[in-house]
Amino acid sequence: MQTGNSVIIHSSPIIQQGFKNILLARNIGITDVMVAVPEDMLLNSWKDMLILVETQFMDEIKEHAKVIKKNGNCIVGVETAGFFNRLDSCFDDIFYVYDNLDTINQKLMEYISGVSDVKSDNQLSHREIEVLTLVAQGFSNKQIADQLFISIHTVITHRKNITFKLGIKSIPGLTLYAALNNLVDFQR
Amino acid sequence: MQTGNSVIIHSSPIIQQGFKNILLARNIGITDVMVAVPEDMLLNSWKDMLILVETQFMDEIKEHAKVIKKNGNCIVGVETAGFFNRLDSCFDDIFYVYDNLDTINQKLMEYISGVSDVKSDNQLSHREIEVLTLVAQGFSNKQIADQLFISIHTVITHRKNITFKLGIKSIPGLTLYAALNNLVDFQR
DNA sequence: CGGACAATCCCAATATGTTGGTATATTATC
DNA sequence: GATAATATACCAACATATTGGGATTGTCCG
Repeated sequence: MQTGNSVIIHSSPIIQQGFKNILLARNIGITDVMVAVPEDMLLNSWKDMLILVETQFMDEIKEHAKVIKKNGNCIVGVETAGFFNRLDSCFDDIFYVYDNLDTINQKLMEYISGVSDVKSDNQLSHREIEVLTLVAQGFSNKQIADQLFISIHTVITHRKNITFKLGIKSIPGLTLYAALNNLVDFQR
Repeated sequence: MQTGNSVIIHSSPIIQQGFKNILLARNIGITDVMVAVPEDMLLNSWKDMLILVETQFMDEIKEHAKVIKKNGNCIVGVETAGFFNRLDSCFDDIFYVYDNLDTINQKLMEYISGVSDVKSDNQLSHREIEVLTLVAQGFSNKQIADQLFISIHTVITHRKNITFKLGIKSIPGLTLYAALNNLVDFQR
């Protein structure tokens, strides 16, 4: 599995995607939000990551928490119901799904002040993500060039780099990658 | 496919953003996901919209539900806890935050089949589904022809019919359609 | 029987994407 | 201050997709 700088382990796709949007929208150095399952946490050697874990999985990760934290990771619980007790848990903090935006921002600020510079590995650049997003929406290279105010040659170059970095050559493959990683941004 | 907008009325920003990502990432004609409060529902004259409402707000909108639905809107409840009873509610459907992706996709397909202008009896033939599946997997027309032991012309003809029947012209659009209908693997 | 449809095949013109180069300016990073 | 990464731009050749026609078989069904 690729290394990014944030992981969400949660059984609800809606909450997965919600955190993804919220984390990526803030300029706190998080460029990638992976979705994972509890088992991934035990097998992978993540470093300096923000790991969001549904509180119900606490028992499964409890005994490994120390090792995981030694690798510079920050483990934050995600609680839906609201009556989870943080004190006897292994979490550095708790996000409640019903937290308002101010609370979420404050907690995220605490996270970035506590973690050393996070570096993304072989990830796509911002511009490449933009191009991939538009490719996955079915726009032609010409249309993408017009939307980004760059020449079609630049779009083609970006696409070359994207296919090289991801190892995905086909448009359907890129589309599914974009859908799965929610790189698709329709907000404009 | 019809164009449509969507509104989410929910007190959790995480769930707001989660639905935003999930709705926009699918090619089901939703191009905008607004965030609103219950009062907006009573004041606005929305039409042909997918309105997602946190179930706790049901009482506030109950008496207006009939008028809202007359305007072509579809009101869907969003439930976090999981023990909301749909039968005596004003909702057309319920999204549970812990629904898995298959369930979400299925419910969304029901929504678009209810309001879209694509006729449900305009079904794809068996051969067309085979071709669509291979297209969504990234095979070229030539490769598809070889796999199905038919000429490339036949593949092209099938593709013309598919795009005509579905009203989806782009390969990414067809890919997401195939993913939504479980013709290709959408899981990690 | 005749109509609708599915599945098959063909052609030509045009549009679009891919590949393999090269190249420069700017900005991070060491 | 050097190096790496990013974003930008261009070209030519080739591959593939799209579009807009036309056509033949067989099957199912009223």
